[in-house]
Amino acid sequence: MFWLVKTDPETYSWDSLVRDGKTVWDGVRNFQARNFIKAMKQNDILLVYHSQNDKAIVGIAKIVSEPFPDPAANEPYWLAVEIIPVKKFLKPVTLSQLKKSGEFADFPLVRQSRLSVMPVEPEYFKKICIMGNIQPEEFL
DNA sequence: GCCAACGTTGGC
DNA sequence: GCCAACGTTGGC
Repeated sequence: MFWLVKTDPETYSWDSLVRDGKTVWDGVRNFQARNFIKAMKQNDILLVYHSQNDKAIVGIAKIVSEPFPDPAANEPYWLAVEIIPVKKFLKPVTLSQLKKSGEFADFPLVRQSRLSVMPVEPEYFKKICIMGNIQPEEFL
């Protein structure tokens, strides 16, 4: 499956992920987003989106663990996964590009701007890769 | 900096 | 259980 996760690059960016090599994607405190994490599986593919100043999809990452209780949470029901960087978009795919193309009208990133974890339809994943000059085949 | 969209909290 | 008040996120 394909997913998209958001991060404010001022807090934790794609470059931070590359520097760390691997990270625990934690801190999600929204039930809808939590439920998506719950459905994640090892080896699922992630698009990493920079909110705020960038507003662009900047890279592809991979989930390397099953979901587990978020170690940073006070409550037991919040979940996290471990992820590793896979490929950087040489040309980030911006939110405005997605909106302008008109083909992403029901993509949660466009429709529900505050959701921080969301599933990505394979067709959308392909289109986004192509817009970012990346061959999608190796991830399908 | 503003505001829309949500989520949460607390009074009733 | 409803809703007003408030806080947060994120796009513009």
